[in-house]
Amino acid sequence: MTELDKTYDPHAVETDIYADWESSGVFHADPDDEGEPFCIVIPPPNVTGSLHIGHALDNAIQDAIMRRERMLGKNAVWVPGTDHAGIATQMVVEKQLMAEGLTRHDLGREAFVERVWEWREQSGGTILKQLRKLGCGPDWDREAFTFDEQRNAAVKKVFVELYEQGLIYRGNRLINWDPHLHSALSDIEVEHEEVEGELVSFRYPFADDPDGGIVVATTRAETMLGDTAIAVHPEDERYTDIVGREVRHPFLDRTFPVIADEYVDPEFGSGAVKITPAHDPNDYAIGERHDLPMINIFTVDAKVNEEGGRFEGLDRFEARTAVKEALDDAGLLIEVKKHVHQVGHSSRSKVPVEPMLSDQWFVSVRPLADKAIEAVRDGRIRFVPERMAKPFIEWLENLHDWCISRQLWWGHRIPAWHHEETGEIRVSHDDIDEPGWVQDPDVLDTWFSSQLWPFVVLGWPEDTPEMRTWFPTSVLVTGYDINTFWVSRMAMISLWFTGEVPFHVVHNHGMVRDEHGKKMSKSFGNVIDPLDFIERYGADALRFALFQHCSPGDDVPLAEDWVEGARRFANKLWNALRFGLSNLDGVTPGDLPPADELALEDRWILSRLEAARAAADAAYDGYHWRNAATTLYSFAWDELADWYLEAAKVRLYGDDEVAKATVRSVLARVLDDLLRLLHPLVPFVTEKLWRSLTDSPGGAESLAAGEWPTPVAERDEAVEHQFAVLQDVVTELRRFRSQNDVAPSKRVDVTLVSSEQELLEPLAPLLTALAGIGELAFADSAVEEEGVSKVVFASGEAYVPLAGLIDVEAELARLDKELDNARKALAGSEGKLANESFVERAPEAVVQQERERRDEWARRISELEERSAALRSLA
RNA sequence: GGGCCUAUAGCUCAGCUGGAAGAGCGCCGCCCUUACAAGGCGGAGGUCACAGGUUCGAACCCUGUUGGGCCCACCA
Repeated sequence: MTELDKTYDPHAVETDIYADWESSGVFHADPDDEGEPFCIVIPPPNVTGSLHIGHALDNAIQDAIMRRERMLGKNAVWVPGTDHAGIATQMVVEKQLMAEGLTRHDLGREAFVERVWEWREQSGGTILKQLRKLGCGPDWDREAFTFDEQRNAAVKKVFVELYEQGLIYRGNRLINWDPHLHSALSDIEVEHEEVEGELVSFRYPFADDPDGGIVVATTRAETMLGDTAIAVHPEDERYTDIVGREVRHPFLDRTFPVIADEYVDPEFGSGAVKITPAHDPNDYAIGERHDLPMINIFTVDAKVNEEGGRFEGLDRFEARTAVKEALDDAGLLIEVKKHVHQVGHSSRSKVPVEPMLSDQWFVSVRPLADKAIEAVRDGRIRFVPERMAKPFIEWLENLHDWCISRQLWWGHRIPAWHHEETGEIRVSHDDIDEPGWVQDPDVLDTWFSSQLWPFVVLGWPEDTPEMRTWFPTSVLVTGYDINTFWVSRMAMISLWFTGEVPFHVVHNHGMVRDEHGKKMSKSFGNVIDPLDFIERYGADALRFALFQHCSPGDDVPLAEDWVEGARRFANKLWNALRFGLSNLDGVTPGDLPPADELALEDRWILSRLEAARAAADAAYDGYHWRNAATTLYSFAWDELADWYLEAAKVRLYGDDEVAKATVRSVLARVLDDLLRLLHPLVPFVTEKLWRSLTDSPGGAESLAAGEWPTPVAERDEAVEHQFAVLQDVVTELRRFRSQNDVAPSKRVDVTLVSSEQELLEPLAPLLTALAGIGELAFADSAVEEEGVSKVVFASGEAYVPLAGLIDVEAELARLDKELDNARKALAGSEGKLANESFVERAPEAVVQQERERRDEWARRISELEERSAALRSLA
């Protein structure tokens, strides 16, 4: 038997335990292993990133699921890997260059990409090492990268085939332009933020009547440089005569028509809208309907280009001011007023996005999205919690075509070649090395490659044993925030290419926030660094604190105090096992003794164990981490440690060898099962303790490779009720002691009168030990004597003689003093209430409070007097 | 503008299909009792947001109001 220190020290065990797991191969699985297949693929973190608290939660959950599934005997694999994270990684390296006073253009494309690879070599894999600190055990032999050779080939294949199927096309369409990154973005990379802007009204003069004209309003005055029409509602009577007339652009040499379109809201502003088809999604739609010219007025920096006449060269915000001034000078400006509206910002660079016409690559999403919708509707993909399915489906229903090309350098190069002269396009899996053909410079949206993740990590497009065994995967664990970015795309592309859902279950968790539900942010100073917490409290403590507050779909608040509390729990377990080990006398977990040898407390703890086991199983099955954690916490602490271990001491410290053997087997069994049940949540401490517990010939080597507990006994309601009676008596007697300041070391003589006498009598040794009883007697009726206190409990009463228990003189003195104070307070309160001016002038609430205070003191005084009288009768 | 979630102790939250208000932390008191003082025992503290309704009975179901939070969206 291993000697355990008095306190659990995570540092002393975590590293060694993890090394054992890894070298034992418990994390590794092969397709032809025994057991029902079970598979999770990790949401690949950014290869150059480091572990933040959100990763910790996401991966702790996956690890817990994996550990339990392995213990259940499944052939379970967890595939790890990392993402090249296109924009994010490129931005990091560009920032490094900036510090050297360089831009990526100074290096050139090839050298820049080389530089990113260097950075990847240097920092890559850090995050996976950090996952080990957390106790996570994916199958390290299967590590994948979204940008490795095998994954590249799959990406090309998917692109080429979608192109051949007509589902990828190149088009000149309105896209979201990031003027900082100089790249297109997809719709979901745009975040809408409310900003206080302005609504500028001005007049467009008629071409044939410069003094007349039509008033329009805009939040972006500079876009008037790209206006090619004015639109009004067709049924707006104010404008029926004007539709069809031409207006003249005040600063540019062109005229354009007033058109009628249903889109216009006659109630808003003047009821007339300026139309800028190249820089606004609505206007673009109108432009298409009316075949309007689409004039792009910006450069890639969002500066006014040559279409802007004298405003050329100004950036969009300078141009906004300049245009307003010019309108004012021309006498066309009507008014400028404040206006709160939503403005799209790049989720990457945070600058306002510029809608622009641009040649880009798009995925036609409709046919793919329909398959994904169907799969969620018919339950082939199930969300936990279910409520996540509805917004998911609605999002897919309204999905627009996906712009997948990015004007970046770090990522999968688009496998398309343009002919320099003819402009012809060829898409090909193999490089085209012919004169006149150059490869498209763009790379793919990072989600284009990560959408393939669940099957490319299993070897797709090859027909591998891994694909046949583990695909579709079992469950995807991820925050709800990337359901649209990633989960939706995996569902679509997997159904399209493999004909299967990528995973049967999507388990969404929430975001980790601070203890008040606030988002963690550096500027707010409430960021929790998981590695720092692991260092200070241990990995189990961090994991357990997260699990204690985690339920499907809900955000997870986390506070340092709670991690400290979880650490104490680990320590409590540690000490419970220490107690067990020092009393088991070599007994290891095995079969239970015959039922007739079991004491009430044995049957009680076994029944409670079964309750906890069933509840934990249900919680685990439903990914209800909080329930699993609190159920097991409460079983371990409130029932096992506080009651059973205390009760067990009676027999363990006695000299009945049969009874000792019985309690030892029960204790070993309960501790063993508890450690198993807790192992998915707190793997290190349970592994360490379990090895000590089973440290005997024939004992298994690792809890991680152990079996999941099955029922050892049935729930027994009668036994639980009987034990509850005992607990009730003990608790009442303890309360009596506490209220009378009877020292724990002092034995009290007790006479019980109870309807449950038959039950309680055989429990006398237990009662005596747990409640600190000296002489225990039973009586049929109330014991009415002087100086005897009555204690009431559910099934009866107890009578406790006070003589000898309490230092009567000292207690009386104390009571007198307290009485004195109370009487003074009561007098003060009564005096106040007798004061008419107080009662009349003070607010009613204050007077009421004073009355309550008076009544409270009166109650207290009568209590003290009663008690004082009882004591005096003793003296 | 649409949708979702939420309102229970000082804080963070449990309360499953309606059947006598719970936990952890914090607070107060007593104890170093031989697993654990990082502990034990006891205690205080809630008109379950508000207003109606259904019911023998409502924290829970229905309606409305108000307060928080989140997501989606092309109203100039």
